[in-house]
Amino acid sequence: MGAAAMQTLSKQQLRTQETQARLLNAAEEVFVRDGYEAAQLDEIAARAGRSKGAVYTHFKSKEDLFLALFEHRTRAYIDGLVKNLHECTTRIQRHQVFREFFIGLAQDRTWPILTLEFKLFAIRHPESKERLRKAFEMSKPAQDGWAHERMFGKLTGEQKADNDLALAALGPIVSGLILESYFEPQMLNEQGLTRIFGRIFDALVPRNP
Amino acid sequence: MGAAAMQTLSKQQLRTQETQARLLNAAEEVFVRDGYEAAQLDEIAARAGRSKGAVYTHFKSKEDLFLALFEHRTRAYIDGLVKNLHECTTRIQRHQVFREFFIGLAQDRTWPILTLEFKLFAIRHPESKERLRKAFEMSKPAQDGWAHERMFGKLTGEQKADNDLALAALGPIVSGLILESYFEPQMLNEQGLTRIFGRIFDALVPRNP
Amino acid sequence: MGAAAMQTLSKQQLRTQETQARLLNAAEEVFVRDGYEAAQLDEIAARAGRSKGAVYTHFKSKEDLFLALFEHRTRAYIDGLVKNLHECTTRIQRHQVFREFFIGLAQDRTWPILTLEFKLFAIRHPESKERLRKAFEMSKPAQDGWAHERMFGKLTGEQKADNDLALAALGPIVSGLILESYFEPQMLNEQGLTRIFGRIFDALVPRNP
Amino acid sequence: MGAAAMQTLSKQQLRTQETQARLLNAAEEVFVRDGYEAAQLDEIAARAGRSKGAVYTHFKSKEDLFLALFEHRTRAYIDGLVKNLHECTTRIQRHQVFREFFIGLAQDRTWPILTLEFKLFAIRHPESKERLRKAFEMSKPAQDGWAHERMFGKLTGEQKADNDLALAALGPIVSGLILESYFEPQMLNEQGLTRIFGRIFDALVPRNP
DNA sequence: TATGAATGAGAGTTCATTCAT
DNA sequence: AATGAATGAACTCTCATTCAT
Repeated sequence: MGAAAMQTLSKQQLRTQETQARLLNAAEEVFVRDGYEAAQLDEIAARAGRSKGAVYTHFKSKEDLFLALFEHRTRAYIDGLVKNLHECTTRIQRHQVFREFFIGLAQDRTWPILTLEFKLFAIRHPESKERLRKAFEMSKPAQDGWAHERMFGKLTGEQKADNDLALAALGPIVSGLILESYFEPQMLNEQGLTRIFGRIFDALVPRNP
Repeated sequence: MGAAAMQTLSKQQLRTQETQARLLNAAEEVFVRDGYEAAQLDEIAARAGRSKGAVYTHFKSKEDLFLALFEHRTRAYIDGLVKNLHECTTRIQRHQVFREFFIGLAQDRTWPILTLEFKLFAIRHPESKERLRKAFEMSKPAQDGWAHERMFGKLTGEQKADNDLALAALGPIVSGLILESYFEPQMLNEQGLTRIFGRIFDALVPRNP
Repeated sequence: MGAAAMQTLSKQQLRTQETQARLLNAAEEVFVRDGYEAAQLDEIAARAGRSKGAVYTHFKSKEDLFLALFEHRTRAYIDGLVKNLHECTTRIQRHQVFREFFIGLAQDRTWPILTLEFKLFAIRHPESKERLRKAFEMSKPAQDGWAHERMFGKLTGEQKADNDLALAALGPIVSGLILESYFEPQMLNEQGLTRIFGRIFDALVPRNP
Repeated sequence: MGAAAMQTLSKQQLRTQETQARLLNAAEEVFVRDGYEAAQLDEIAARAGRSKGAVYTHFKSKEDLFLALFEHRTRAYIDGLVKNLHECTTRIQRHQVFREFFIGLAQDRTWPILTLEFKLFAIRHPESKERLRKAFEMSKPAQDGWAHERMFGKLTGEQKADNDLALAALGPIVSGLILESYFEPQMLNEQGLTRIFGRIFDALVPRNP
């Protein structure tokens, strides 16, 4: 295949990728704002500068777009965290990076709501639950043996269970609180969230267990 | 008004009340299971043993039914808690009652999901936000000066702010975690929830601040 | 039957009659304002100071109420006209009375619209057409041989046909023009209507044919 | 733009136009037969050989379809009349053309009933009145200064007022009478209508005022 | 790849009518 | 005679999805 062909191909691919990216971004906005059921493909397409039909060129259905969006965002999220963790050299550093990542979620108005939507969707659409669970799998530090041990050291069975429980709880707690901060912005502003997040993290994830 | 008249009046009123109660119960089931948007009036009516039209005899619209349901349930919830609190004689007791109430939420599969739905609804339907907020108002122990002081004692400004923040956070945390327990029942079972709730409560609501 | 019983009976009858009259008046208002289809029994009942169910005590159905209203109003209309005609002693007088009656319709905002509605209803509900036609029958001076001859004298076949045609046309013309006066009040005000009615009457109903 | 492109463009446009035309024709039939309220979108779509949803591709709502229908038909009507008038060379001719147009309405079973429906709709839906009035505007010969003067010559103020009044009355009179001819076909048949229309026209619109 | 007209199942809502009181 | 809760059929309108272009 000549360079010209590659170029041509690349151009198409680039267009394809751009359209996909635009659709995903638009979908994120609309799904977060309106929820899965109330979100309209029409508006997502319009925000992406495409027509309704284009959605179906890239995704099989509304549900597929929703799930693809979640997979995409989860991957991006985890990649960032893992990269940061792997750059650390000591357990303390890793712990600190993780803590900061967690507390930093106080500034994210999108991802926590999206995970809420995804979980609500999952419990209401058992057929799709597997696909969603797979995407969630990778978002669990607890599952990554390497990172886990290097962050928390070797733990006894009971300690590990406690620790896993705590790790499983962190995300849902963030989601619940971010939603509340939308609902009562004056009570739970970003600063309040940050403080609460810190207190909860420190209570659930001890520095050296 | 004679007894006969009362009887007559009551028969109709009883029927009305029974229908309302049936509709609210059915609505609760369906709204929790399917979410506001996906919930179908048809099914709610059928579950209540009534026809779709009966819903409109008692509620102005789907939205009205939803909001009425929330008001109803909130009132019931708060009445229970407040009653228990007022039966206490010491601050320790009150603290304990409150703690148990909170931890007991680990066994409620309905109310925390319902509050999630209500808050999502509220941020997506600003027109209805006021009505919902009013219902939520009463659900905040922090607002009840009498209960507040008798539970936590006199607090300095900063202590009070911290305490209010923590109280505002408790509900949302429960909602997030209950949802997660639906999503990952084997990781977050009732026992796990109970433990987590305990740890969080103790971290956020110190016994004698 | 004693006087007391009569009294009692009368009281009930009076109540019945009053309710009927109230319902008919309310029906007239609402049917004229909204049209048959858009008119709501609910509102008619409310305007009559009764409940929806009361309508069904007095009339078999919405349609029945509508038809009864028409019969009632037609009778009243014709009675008035016929009474005036019978009080006349000369043909000129009768002609004059009839002319004034016709032109006077320019001030009636209700009856002409009602007849429009009834005719639209009739052509769209062939089952009811007969009942409506019967009510209309009596509203035609042309049918009242006595009045006819005493108003127009003896006419030849062709003259009579022409005359009947003209008489059949008068009502519909009024209805069309009154409707127009609702639609364009500044163009066709009461004064304009009066003048037009006069010109049309004089063109169609010659004084001594 | 090449012929091919035009062709391509046209194919879609043609389909669109055909669908619109079919829907308007079907709508006309059904609205005339059943009236605005009783007309069912379902049947209109079926008669047009399209699905219910297609109506909403072309019109915003039932009301929009109704109003669009009126605008469409009014334009067609006026275009025909104006074209004929502009082909005339003398005032007598124009007067004659206008008279024949008017009398010819005796054979139209649709347009006069439609205008009735539209006016009833207009007085009952003030929000839409403006849109309907605009469509009616153009249907008034009186408004077309050029045609007016060339048909009736220069008139004094009073003459003009009288003339305008008469012109405003013609349409409503036709509507009223056509409806009556539906209601009493044996009394007001086409021939009778033609004669009445002639007598009324000659009485209201003198040849040389 | 992208468009958008068309589909059609299905939703919430209305309202004439019924009936126990 | 009158009420009004309940029914249920029918309606308009929405929107994910398809498909010819």
